Amino acid sequence: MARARTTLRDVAQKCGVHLSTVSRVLNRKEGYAISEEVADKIRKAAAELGYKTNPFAYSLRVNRSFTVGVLVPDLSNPVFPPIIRGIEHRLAHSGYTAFLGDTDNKVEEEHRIIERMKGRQTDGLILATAHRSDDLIKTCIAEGYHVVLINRSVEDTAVASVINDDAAGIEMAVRHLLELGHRQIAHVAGPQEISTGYQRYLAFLDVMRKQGLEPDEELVAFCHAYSEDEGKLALTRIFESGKRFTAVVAANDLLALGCYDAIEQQGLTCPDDISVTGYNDMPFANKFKPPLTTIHIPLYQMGERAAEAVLTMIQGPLSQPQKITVHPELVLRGSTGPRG
Amino acid sequence: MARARTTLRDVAQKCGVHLSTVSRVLNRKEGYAISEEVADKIRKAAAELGYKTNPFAYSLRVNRSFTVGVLVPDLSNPVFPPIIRGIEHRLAHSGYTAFLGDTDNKVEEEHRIIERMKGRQTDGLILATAHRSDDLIKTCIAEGYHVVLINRSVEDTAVASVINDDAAGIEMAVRHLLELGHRQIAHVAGPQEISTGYQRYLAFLDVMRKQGLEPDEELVAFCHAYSEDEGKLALTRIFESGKRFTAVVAANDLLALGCYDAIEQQGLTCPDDISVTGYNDMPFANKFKPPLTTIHIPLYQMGERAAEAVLTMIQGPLSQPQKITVHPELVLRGSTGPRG
DNA sequence: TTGTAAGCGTTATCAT
DNA sequence: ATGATAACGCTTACAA
Repeated sequence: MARARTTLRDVAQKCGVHLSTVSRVLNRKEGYAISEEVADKIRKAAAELGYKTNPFAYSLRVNRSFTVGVLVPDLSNPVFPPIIRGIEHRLAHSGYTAFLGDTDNKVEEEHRIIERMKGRQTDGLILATAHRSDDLIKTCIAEGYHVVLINRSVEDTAVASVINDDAAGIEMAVRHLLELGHRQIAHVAGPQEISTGYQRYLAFLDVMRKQGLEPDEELVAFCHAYSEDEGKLALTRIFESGKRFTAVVAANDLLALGCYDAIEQQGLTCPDDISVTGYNDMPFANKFKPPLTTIHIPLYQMGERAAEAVLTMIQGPLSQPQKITVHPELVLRGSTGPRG
Repeated sequence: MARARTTLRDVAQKCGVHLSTVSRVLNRKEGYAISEEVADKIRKAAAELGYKTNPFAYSLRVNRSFTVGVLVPDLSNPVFPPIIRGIEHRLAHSGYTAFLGDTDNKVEEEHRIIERMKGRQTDGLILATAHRSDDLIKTCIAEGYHVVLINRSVEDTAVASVINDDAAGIEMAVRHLLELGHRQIAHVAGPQEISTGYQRYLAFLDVMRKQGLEPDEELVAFCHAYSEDEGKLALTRIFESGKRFTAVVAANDLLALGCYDAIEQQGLTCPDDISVTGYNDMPFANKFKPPLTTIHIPLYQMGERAAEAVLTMIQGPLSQPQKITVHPELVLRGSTGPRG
């Protein structure tokens, strides 16, 4: 650090013009009149001296940071890297950069990091950490921050979001299992205070009922987090209920992975004894044994669209918050098979 | 955005003092004399008004951004999230924030992102993207940037780094295999223009020779990237050479995963027919089938130490660049077994 | 113990 | 078509 950057003054001096002229040339604002002659000279000098606009001075002046804060609950969950890359790719395209924050699934950390982002004056916020009822987000919006939710959404707050159609996804999973002949289907549900956990649970009940299969309470277990451990624990509880079942719909891939463990621990095998479906089609989902049948959602593109959304909010005057819903797809792999 | 922040002037006004007094109080510089009375008043007012120092003005003034750039070659590789979290945790502790950049394993992107970081005036750079011979890094250092390498190192350039002892790690892996009775051991080597790939390859040859086992050229295959596909391709080449072997030392976990595929494709099984070792003990390494025997390295702590290193470089006058080496450990799991 | 003022590098509003 | 100048919000000598 501490290299002396060339400033507008430096290039102005070299060209024998005033620095404001240089600023005008380099910014190429509409409707400005500048002689091509001097403009060329200035551009050449700027290039020679390696002029780069000082981001602090610029931001101070225009009151924008050209950054956005991105919060994820757990960077180690493989769903997030593709999302983050999509976000960054789109942001970079517009000269924006992301500040990344990992909340470690802790509300307390969420607050801390949001405070940090606000302190950094990020122009917008992309949050993958939403809870169904989320005062933190409500506050941010009330304060006028531009926020876009990704993957998860909140209830009773008007906020931009890009999510997938959870109901459609779960319906595909359940129908697939039904077609394979399964009738006793268990559900390892996600945290109910998170929209995905709740919506997928609702959808599960709904599809089952539409098929005339009243879902059995004992065949549903709720997890407190989207982690393998929780998935294993949950399915183990179902096993211990003694209730028979031949397939499990897990609310996400990590949970499904935990189900693998529970099944193995019972001395059973997947899919011969129990079929399992996941959700998200996270990287490596195809690498486990067995490769996971799951619901694919376009993570990277969701990231791009979230970035797109936050950028338009930053630029334009905020109208109605955009709600973008992408469509999930069933991807058939090795963890589901005909009822044994 | 665009919320009118309270400035030093606002709180000065409220207290009937000059804004410079407020600045002094809030910064608590050593050896400043300020009456406790007015100091209290100021602190209370600042809290009430929710004063936060404007980062642009501050950075402009002190010529520091309190950010560091972090570059990874591929965020989707599970080794990086823990490293990144370690970095961020340590940085946040000192009021610093990271700008993350994913180079997608492309040199071209590396340049672009480094330029962006420089443009953002990051106070330092933590790079997980180093090549053994890396002009980009050489240039950064020549320009006076504070750079710390993580995981990989460069040759013939004095640069701070936190890496693991590759030779020791590979030695553990090979010895473990030898103890299991293996003699024909293959090596799926990493990219040789990357320090880890090269060092691990060298170490492999070295340990084998120390055991009096001249390594067979046909039992070594080189990969062009650390990816599953490359691992699969490489081991397939070895299979096709027709040379017999009963174990593979892969240069990292992703490569090892590819080896699983190749083994399966041959109609063989791991570890019954072929034992496999990985390197890094990335998240999920224990979740594959079979769980991967690999070399554990303390990713999170390495991240913390890299952050620590860059912070001391930023603060103090740069003396000799720190070289930190952490120690790897063998973790025994299901992918290795006695020679069949 | 506190106030004054210069300056960090920009952009934008005046003039000229 | 270009130059001068005031801000943006802050830190920090230097005065008082």
